[in-house]
Order: sequence, then structure tokens, then C-alpha cells
Amino acid sequence: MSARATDERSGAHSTHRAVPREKALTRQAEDYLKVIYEIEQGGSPAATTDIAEQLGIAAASVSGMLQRLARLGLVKVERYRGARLSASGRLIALQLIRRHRIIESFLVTKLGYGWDDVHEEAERLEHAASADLVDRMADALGNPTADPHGAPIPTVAGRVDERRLASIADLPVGARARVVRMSDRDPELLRYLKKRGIVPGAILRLVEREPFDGPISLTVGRAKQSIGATAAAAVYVEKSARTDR
Amino acid sequence: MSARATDERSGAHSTHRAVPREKALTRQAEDYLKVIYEIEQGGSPAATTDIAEQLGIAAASVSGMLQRLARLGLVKVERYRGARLSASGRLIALQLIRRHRIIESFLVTKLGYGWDDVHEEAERLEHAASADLVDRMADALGNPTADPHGAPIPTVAGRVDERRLASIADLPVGARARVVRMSDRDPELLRYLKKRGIVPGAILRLVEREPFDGPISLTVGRAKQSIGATAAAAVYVEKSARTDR
DNA sequence: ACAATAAGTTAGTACGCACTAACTTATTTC
DNA sequence: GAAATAAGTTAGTGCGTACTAACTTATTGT
Repeated sequence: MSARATDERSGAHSTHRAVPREKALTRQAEDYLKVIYEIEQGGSPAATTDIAEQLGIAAASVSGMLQRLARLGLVKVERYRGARLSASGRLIALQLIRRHRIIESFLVTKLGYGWDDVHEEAERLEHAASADLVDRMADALGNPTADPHGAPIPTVAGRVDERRLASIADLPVGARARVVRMSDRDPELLRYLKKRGIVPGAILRLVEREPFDGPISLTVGRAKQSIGATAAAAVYVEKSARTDR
Repeated sequence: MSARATDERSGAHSTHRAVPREKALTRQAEDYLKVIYEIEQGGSPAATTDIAEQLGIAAASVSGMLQRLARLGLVKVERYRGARLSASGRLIALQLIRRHRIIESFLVTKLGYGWDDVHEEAERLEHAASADLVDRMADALGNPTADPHGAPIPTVAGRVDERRLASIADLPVGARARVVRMSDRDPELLRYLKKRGIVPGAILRLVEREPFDGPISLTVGRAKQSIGATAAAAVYVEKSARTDR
């Protein structure tokens, strides 16, 4: 069993500690770190409102939590300017993302989940799975480097390919590209794209783009498709003059 | 992501509800239900102190939680007398136990965990795994009816063999018995017993018992062992005149 | 440049779930 | 059966994490 919630999280046990010893974070704190990481990948510090929106909570709640995370040394907050992860916060975020992606891979490969339907389950499990379990899953999968959506899996040490990929929405007309990766957020959207052959590995060519976020025409294999701007922005690609492998 | 803690647990959404609609319980509430179930298996209502001890928290905390669980219709509390699960509380407890045991089985069979070392991991995962995931695990295992420690796995509907088994400590001198099941609580103890050949399925015979909780001598296969009362109480057996199967 | 709007923060509240201290009820023992 | 002990409850507190309302700071548009 072993319950006990609040107090075993504080962890004041050593004689002195320069850096506050972060033993175990709450689910919530972990989620904050993850979304801050993801927002920061966009280039700028994570704004309160953006965090709030990602988490589906009120902005006021975020202000409070950011202060606590700052106290824990996990983020650096500049008032009215947003938050950035500290080195330790970043590590935690990356470990969570590692967990998430390995779990997704495992569920798809070993338990028959669809890759369009796995996000939510992983979202809960990533907070409950031990590092050991995640490593075992990774081993069972042959230590993959990307998850079913094409997202790179960070190493235990927190190393990961952070190159920013272009999305279909960024592609110039006429370009040929390979789908590398897609957002795992919205199962509906993923199913929609899958039905149209837009999956990691697919080769496509952008045929035409209407202005004002209008429909984007492209060929996938030899089928012609037309998708909207939101869908296009969720598909990350790599330009390829020639089909490599 | 999706955080939001307190409020999505209340679940007042329908026009009217005779029975309070229990949407999702907290981890803690679930743990309470589980230990109440287990204590109740002993025959009498779960006493506050017993619950507190199992959960490693103060008795006062239990009093409070019992009132909340009673408000939710999950337990019936008689003041100063202890708590019993209601039908719905019992169902939830059994589903948790189902999760726990399937997860343990999965970890052992599919991920190479030792059966002596799996309890803690399952303890966390059982609160995070969806019913769907658990069913998939069960399928992948061929829908086993007992976990690696020999404990029966409840069905989705909450049916389970609740016969009370005798432990080695209850066995009369000279009796021959088959180990059916052992407590999964203490990994140390399990390793100790495993090393002595005392595992589910083993056949043993009680040779001698010293009084005052003294050592119990028994043969396991053709080896002779002597174990203490605590260890003996953790091993559940079924008497067998003749070795069946 | 300054008003309008957007973004962010503080203050006050609530609930979950733990704690300790003090009190009450049950049980045991002489 | 009364005193001693054990078990259980209430009261008050603290922390995490959410909320709304009211206020402050930044940004934007004319």
C-alpha cells in the first residue's frame, strides 16, 4: 500500500544541501515542467497563458505554481515575462518525455494499441512508471530512438535531437518531403491523417497552397489530398530532393 | 497534458442522481478501499487503527477519510466500530485488485521482473492504468486466473474466489500441503522463502512446531527447512493427502 | 502618446489529505 | 464495577493545487 502524500515529497533529510533535493514531484508539477519544455522549444520562454491553456487551467493557478517550481529550482521566472526551465527542470522534463515516448512505443508494439490512440494512456502512466520499468520496456523494444509518431526518444541522460522540423504548412509549393513526425496530441486528427496516408515515413509533394490558411493540396504516393492549415501544422517533414531509403 | 485535480473528481453533471456518481477517485481513496477490503477479508469490519497501520498514516487521518468515503457511498462506517465496504466500494476495490494482479503478472511474464519484486511497481501502476490497458494485458497473458504469487485475479465484474486459506502456521503437525499462494507484501520475505523452495505449487509437510511462535520444521521436496512464525503466516496452503497433479 | 486590450499577478476561498494535540468512548484487568 | 489502557474522534494546522475577482503591467492600434 503505502499512501502518504504531501510530506514524503519534501525530503529534508541531509545535513545541508545547497541545491534543494528534489525527491519526487507531484503529477502536476511534472506536467508543468513538460509543457514548459514544449513551449520553450518554440524559442521563447513559456508564457503564463500558454501554460495555462496547455494544462486546461486558469492563468492565476499557473502564477502560483511557477513560484513553487522556482523555489524548487526547477524553473527561472521573470515576472510578467514567462518561465524557463533550469538545468534540473529540463532534465526532469526530458526524462518524462522519454517515459512518455517509450510507453507509447510499448503500448503500440506490444499491446496492439493504435498509434493514434495512445497518448492519453501514456500521459497517465509516465507519472507512475519507475525508471526501471521504462528501461525494461525500452529493452524489450530494442531501445528505439523514436516513438510511433516519429518523435525522438531522449536518452536517460536527457540527450535528444531538438532540431526544429518544418511542418507541411512551412513547405514551399513544389517541394517533396518525407513525413518524419507528427504531433501526438489529437487522436481524431491523427486518424484523419492516417486515413489519408499521411503517416511517419510517407513521402509527399506539396502541389498548391491557397492563401489565408486555405487548403493545401498535396500528393501522397500517387493519391492527391487536400488538407487544412491546422492539420498541415501537425505534420513535421524533412525536405528530400530524392527519396532516401 | 490535462491537469486539473480537485474539481474533475466531483462530477456533478447529470440532472438528478440518487446514487452519487463516482467518476474518478484519488489515489488515496482507492488505496483506502483496497486495504479496507483486505482487512475485511479477515472477517470483521476494518478498524481505524488497522487501516492507518496498513497505509502508514496516523489514525486521525483515517477517521477523516472514512467520513468522505461514507459520503461517497463507498463505505459504511459505524462510529467507534470500524468500516465496511458498500457494494460499490467493494466493486472498486476488486477492480483495483484485479488491476494489481494482472499488472504483476504482466511484469513478471513479459518484462522479466522477479515475482518477489513486483509489488511496489504494480502498486503505482494500478492507479494509472486504464481498464482497457489492463484488459489488453490480461489478453496478452491468456487471461490468467491467478497472479505470480498464486492470488486469484478477480473478473471485470468483481467475482473472485474469497475462500480463506490456511497458512503454514495453521497446519497441524504431520500434515502434507501444497503452497497455493503467498503474501506479496514483503520482497525480502519472498526472496527468503523462494530460496528455500517455498513457492506456489511446492509440496511440503509439517514436521514439527515449537510452541510460543517458535520455529516450524517442514520438508520441502526432500529438503528439511525451519522457518519462523511470521514467515509461516505469509504462506497459504491447501492440505493434500496425496499429491494431486 | 495614450487609450483600449491583453496578459499576468495578488488576494481570498475551497477541497483533498496529511499532521499533532486533546478529548471521548470501548475494552481490559484487577 | 472502577481504574487503567487502548482505540477512535474532533479540532486546529499546513501544504498542494485549483478557482474567481480585482488589480497591475505590457502591448497594440490609431
